[in-house]
Amino acid sequence: MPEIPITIDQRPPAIFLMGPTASGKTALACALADRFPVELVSVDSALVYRGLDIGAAKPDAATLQHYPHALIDIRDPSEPYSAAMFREDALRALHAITAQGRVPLLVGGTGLYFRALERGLAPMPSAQPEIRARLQAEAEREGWPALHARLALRDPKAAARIRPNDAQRIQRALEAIELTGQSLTDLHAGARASGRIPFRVLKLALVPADRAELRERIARRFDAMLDAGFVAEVERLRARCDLSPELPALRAVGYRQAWQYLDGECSQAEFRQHAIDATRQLAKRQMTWLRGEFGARTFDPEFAPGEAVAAAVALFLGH
RNA sequence: GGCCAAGUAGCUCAGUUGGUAGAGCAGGGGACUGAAAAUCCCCGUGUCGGUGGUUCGAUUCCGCCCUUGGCCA
Repeated sequence: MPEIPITIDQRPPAIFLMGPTASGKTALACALADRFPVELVSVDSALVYRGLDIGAAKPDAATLQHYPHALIDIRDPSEPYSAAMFREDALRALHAITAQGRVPLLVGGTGLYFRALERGLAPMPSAQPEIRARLQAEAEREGWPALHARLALRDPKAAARIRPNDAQRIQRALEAIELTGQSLTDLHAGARASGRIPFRVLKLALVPADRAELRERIARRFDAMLDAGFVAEVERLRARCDLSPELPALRAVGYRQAWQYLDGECSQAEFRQHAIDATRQLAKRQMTWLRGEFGARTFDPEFAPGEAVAAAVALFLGH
């Protein structure tokens, strides 16, 4: 009698809940936490920062009390954070949750973080502020296209992929070459050594079919942020004097515009409009990630997807 | 009421010495390996306020009208 080839996936379960800003991820995650043995993990490059609360739409204190989220408020706004750090932090959180017999529910909208977690990252040196500062100064003299040309000599493949004005990527590529003596292309080819995520993953996404509705929500939510004291929050950050608008934390949507407004660069009305525009643009980029590669099962937040999502989760967990 | 200026893309404006027009922003699409809420790439037809005239041809020149600012009454 032939053996029936049953492959049992022994990896522990994990759930991704992705979606653009203002799509209702947090509320849905909390509702799932009421019904399933899940623990929440934030996948959001802005929520890691302490003091970015109102403007980042961070769940409020009461919500976090009832529904603890890992990876929120783990950095000071003056400190750097990165996809690689996220991956390490997230894996640690995932294993801890699994060890307790619970299921991690990763909620957020940062596409790169989801990808880094799921597929791993090539082994690469971390950022080196001195090198970046020097490259930045060179770019100010010669322009980024000149540095791009320099990159083309060392790593033609990377230069072909990276555009001559893409300051951030040119800087990173030159930095990596300088630190390792190897090209970015070779470093990437060295396999995603950190490997794929050792979990079986259910991928869910909240994707609004009608963008007009999302825009409405974004505008309404921003006005609510203003009422809740968003500007005062940014004034508190400015009062610290050790923070500058170039820091990643303060380039976050809303914070950058508020900083400019408080510098007197625009009126209150312009600030509001710029912040709303920037949020919509963010939502658009987030949706590009979701359409592009994640292969998630998508739900339209317009149609109260709570039950459908819960059903998918129940099936996945065998409840 | 008189004089002046302006009416061009959703918005702010450029421009055409007469051959039906292009930037920034907004918007749409895309890329994405230690900053990612970042960074970057692609996408521009609109009765050129209306109407008459001059002209082979008017958004451009001229007349009148409308609208909006400003100044003078």
